[in-house]
Amino acid sequence: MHTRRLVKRSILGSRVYAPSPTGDGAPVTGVVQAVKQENRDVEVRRNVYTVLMQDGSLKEFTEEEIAAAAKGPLKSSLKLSSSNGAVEGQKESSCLNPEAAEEQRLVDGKRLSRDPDTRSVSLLEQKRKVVSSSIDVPHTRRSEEEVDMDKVTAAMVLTSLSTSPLVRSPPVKVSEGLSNSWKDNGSAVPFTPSSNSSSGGYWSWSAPSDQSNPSTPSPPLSADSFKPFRVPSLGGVGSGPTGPEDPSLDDQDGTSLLFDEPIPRKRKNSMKVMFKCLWKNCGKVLSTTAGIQRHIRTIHLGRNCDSDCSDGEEDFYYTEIKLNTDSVADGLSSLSPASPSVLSPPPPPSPLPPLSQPPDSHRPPLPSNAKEPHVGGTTPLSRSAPSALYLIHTDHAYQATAPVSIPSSSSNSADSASTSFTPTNSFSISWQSPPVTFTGNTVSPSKSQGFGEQRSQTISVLSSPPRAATALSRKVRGEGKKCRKVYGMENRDMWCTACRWKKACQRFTD
DNA sequence: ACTGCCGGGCG
DNA sequence: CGCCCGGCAGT
Repeated sequence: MHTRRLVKRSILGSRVYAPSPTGDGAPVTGVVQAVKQENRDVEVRRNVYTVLMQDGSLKEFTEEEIAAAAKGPLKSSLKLSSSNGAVEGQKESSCLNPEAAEEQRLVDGKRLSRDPDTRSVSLLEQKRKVVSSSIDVPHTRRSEEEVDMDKVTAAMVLTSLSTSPLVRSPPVKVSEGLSNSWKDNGSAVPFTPSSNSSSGGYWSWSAPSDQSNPSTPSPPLSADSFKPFRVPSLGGVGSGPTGPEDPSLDDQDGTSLLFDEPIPRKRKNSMKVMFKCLWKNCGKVLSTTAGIQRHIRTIHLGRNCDSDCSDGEEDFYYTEIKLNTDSVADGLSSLSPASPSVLSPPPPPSPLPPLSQPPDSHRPPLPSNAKEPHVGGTTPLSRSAPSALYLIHTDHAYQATAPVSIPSSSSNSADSASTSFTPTNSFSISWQSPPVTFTGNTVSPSKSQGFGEQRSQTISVLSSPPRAATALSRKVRGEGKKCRKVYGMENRDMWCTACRWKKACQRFTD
């Protein structure tokens, strides 16, 4: 069952051990960048791997070297490579890729030692990690650590709350990173800087480097923030609407974000990434970074040179937004300058950039040019909310700007509760936040403060509205008889093909 | 629990 | 593109 997906991935990008450059015996890790085959010898055909070392240097190693390095000191503290479960030629992969190696070993272990007591504890433990993270396996094993959903929620909340770059940049969603293979672009940061100081199972993100688009922010945070939505139904039914004390909110350890819980695959609702100018009173939305940068550079910064003389300042003035294509795909470009300004933080009269700045920001003072389109002196903020669902997502983690979701002005039938939402309502997670909830101003990751309303705001802000989006897009369930019902499971071959494929029935359409 | 079917993987 | 399935969501 699992083999299908694990096999056949390239070794490229895998993390391997390599002999220490200094030769002192302590292996170092690196990421395979290229593989060459030295074929000259007919018998011995060996691969040469170009490995990007931790210090940034590129080195070439033969299989033997890598294999040798893989043994020894680090043997017990296997690091799992998250990206590629490369099992190409079993032999080399077993020494090149720790994960594959481990799997291999497990298989071997299973095969060899059927007698129960030969298997070491560590092996079991390792197996647990591998199993839970990369293989579809019934979850029976996790019983003792079966975290209840409250904890999950709490952890999610914590994840969401800490928008500090430290936490954000390498998302700790290990399991998902494994099963899905979207590439985390932690490009040069192979190790999570802070999250894990304990020894043993230590997840590392191997940078896929070339393939990944460096400018795309890693999706998991926003995507995973969907998760809390499934939770409230648990406690929500029985208890009253108010739950001032919420046990789940006593934060556990902030580091317990690594459950083995495989994150359920999220349905990607049709989100399109656009880039929005944050310059006050300008809501220009373009579909490419280059475009938005050029726009900002020329229009707002008043620079005329082409893109290569950019000092990157434009980055501060636009943000990435993910928008629901099926509802707003078009008409975006024609957004009036007024409505998008709702999305931006209320810009102070000063020409400061809309996004909050980290205190240590080294940005030069803005050129106080007069080029800025001086749109009407009065505030346009009081306009009605835009009729679209946005999920704002900044491009820069250090800006610590929480994503903002702005609900459409209660136009959807899906949620009638929108108007009755009160932010003081402790923990009723609802993405139906007050029309403008921008918590982007210096969201500090300080744990000490008692969150109150701010938390609920942040939560609601961080959560994106998959429900409403899907509620709109998802076809209402067909009511009439369907092939399955009519013919039954035993006559599956009589079903219409669509039914057989688990698609919308074509025979008994409604 | 059952069921329709979307999204996506695989060949 | 046909086939299949995981998993979400409505009942």
